[in-house]
Amino acid sequence: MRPTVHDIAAEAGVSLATVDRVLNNRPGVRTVTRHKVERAIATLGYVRDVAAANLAKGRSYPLVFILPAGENSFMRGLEAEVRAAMARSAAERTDITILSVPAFDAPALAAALMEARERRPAGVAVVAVEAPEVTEAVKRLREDRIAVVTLVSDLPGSGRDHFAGVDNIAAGRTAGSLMGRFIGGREGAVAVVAGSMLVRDHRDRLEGFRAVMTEDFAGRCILPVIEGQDNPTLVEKLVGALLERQPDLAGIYSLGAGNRGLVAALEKAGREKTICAIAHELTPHSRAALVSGTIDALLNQNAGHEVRSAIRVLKAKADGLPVISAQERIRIDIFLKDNLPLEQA
Amino acid sequence: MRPTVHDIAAEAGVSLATVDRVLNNRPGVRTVTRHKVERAIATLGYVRDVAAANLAKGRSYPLVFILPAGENSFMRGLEAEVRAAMARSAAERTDITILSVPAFDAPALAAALMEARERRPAGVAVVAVEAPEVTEAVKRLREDRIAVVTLVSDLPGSGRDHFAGVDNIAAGRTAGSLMGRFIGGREGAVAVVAGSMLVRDHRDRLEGFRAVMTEDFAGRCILPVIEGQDNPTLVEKLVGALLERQPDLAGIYSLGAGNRGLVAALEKAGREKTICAIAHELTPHSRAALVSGTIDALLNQNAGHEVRSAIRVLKAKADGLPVISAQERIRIDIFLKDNLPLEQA
DNA sequence: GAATTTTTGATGTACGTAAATCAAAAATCT
DNA sequence: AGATTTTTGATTTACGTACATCAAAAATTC
Repeated sequence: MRPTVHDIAAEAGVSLATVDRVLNNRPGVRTVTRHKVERAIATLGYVRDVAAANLAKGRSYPLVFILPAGENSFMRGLEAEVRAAMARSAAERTDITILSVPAFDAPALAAALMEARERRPAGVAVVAVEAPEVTEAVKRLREDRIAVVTLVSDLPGSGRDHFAGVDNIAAGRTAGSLMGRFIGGREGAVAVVAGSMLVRDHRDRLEGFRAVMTEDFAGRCILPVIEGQDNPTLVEKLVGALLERQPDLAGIYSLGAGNRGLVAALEKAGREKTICAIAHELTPHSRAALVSGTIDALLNQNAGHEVRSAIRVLKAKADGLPVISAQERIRIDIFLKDNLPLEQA
Repeated sequence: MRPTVHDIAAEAGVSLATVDRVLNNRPGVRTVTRHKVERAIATLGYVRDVAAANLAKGRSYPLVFILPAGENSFMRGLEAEVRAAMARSAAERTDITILSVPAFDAPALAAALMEARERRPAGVAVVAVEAPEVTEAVKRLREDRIAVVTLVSDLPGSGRDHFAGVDNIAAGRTAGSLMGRFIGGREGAVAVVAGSMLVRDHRDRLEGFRAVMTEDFAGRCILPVIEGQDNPTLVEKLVGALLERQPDLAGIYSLGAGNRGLVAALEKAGREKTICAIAHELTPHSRAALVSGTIDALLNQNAGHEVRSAIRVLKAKADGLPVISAQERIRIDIFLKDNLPLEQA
């Protein structure tokens, strides 16, 4: 049976009050007494009942999510997942605030991080932009012992507690493997459409994609990257022009967002069945394009899993508890039209 | 702020004792009073604090997992996940028992279900075998209000509460899509290796695979199914013989277990690079074969996710709480060597 | 209206933990 | 050894809920 503070007191030969002082680092305990209690805790394998403690404390976990604004369907889906978590807040004792910043805007993001800091939350989850001022802001939060989780796009070197996102180099490699094999012996170059080289996830995906195409499909020509700023209108224009320049194009890898534009350009040119298109993130638009065959494979990161993971990690950090690693890894989902998950209402 | 039983009492103009009687369906409340309390509950949006209730009740959730014995790596992995959940039982208030039965043995499974019933658990999770006596046993448990979750292989028509597993028809379709595209224009037939047609998951996968090959790759010949009973030694023998009979074989879809045998036969014949092999379940052996290139793609269901899902659902059923559908869907993972998750220690 | 039955309320205890209070005991200082 | 300081223990209250007890109030029956 699970040991309680009463068992610790009996084992150590002290009172409940002393056990409480040791457990909660309150003053007024001699070192020799403290060691006695700590030994009893270790001997009995005592683990605090967090639910009981939270009940006693009336505790909740104030959390801040900092998300990019704009039309990016994936990010809107991510926001919907955060709002769903807000709806569950009474049961989960969370108190979630969303702060929005313009996409790819590092100064605004740094300012939002400082605003979040002023609220003194238990933790902050942020879709990062890799810039010195953002890294500095994250370090400030860490100095204040506010847990920080990067979401979707990481910020190496910032001291953040955890990254809730996929390994984007591996994602790019996966796209490369699928592209190479799906195209098979067919002739033609492959194009790459990115959002912005300012975010780490896009840079990593490109790196992985190029690595595999070079290693395993060395005869295949990779065209220079097109940057569409995750903007469907711009992407449609740029891809449209690409399709005119490249009558023999074999494939397109879209590693960012704005896939509405990609799909529209392919279909407008009547080449949706001849060009192999591999894109990222399952959204209503990309799902429809996968079902219709315009997109051949989608590489996805599960926004719901990422949000739940971020919350779990932030709560665990606030409680000083360990994180279950296996549960917090975000997988790279490969979707064909055959293994699509059920559509969410 | 979250309403409590005190708020219900005030809103309904009754005492705490009456609120408790209504909430817990205890006798001694007039109908008119009951309705007053129920209206107050609805008005205030009261949701029971399960953690507080469990603390008060000293409640735990006794659960029984019924798993097939044998060398099936996936099932051993599933068992490891259940044991990991047992290690977490103090924190999660579960009390988990594992019962083992011989693989594909319906009478033994039905007996194990009746044994589980005698323990009067909160719930039972079972890897099903589709047989009348198993269906009857599940119905008995349901009559006793014991929640039942089928794991990995479903049992339609049994009245079980939930299936924690993938859509196996879709899994077979996915395998068909990958097989067709990976083989591309190359000549040659495709073989299918199954474990047993006695389990629903295998039958469904075959159905899905055949459907896609017929729809999208109609020129491709599918050979008759080889049943290897999930036994690596038998699989190696049967596949070895197949490779001799079929010098131009283009691909093999292994929809069951025993993949050690498949890999060994392919490598022994020196045809691991020319035959496209698609298999199920990520295990140490299949992982190594995917990395080396003998297996071209793995379709996986996450055993950890399934076990955690089963526990969540069984606990929710025991508490009369709703199940979060999105969280309980088990995805069909597609793994190439590029998007393999980190290996678990 | 009196007797009987049912319903209701007030209260207490419990779960494990947090946190505070103050008297008593122990340790330290002079 | 006496004075002072520090440590410890006993106790109370709180969180939200479960569950039991029994007296009082209300409703029903004769």
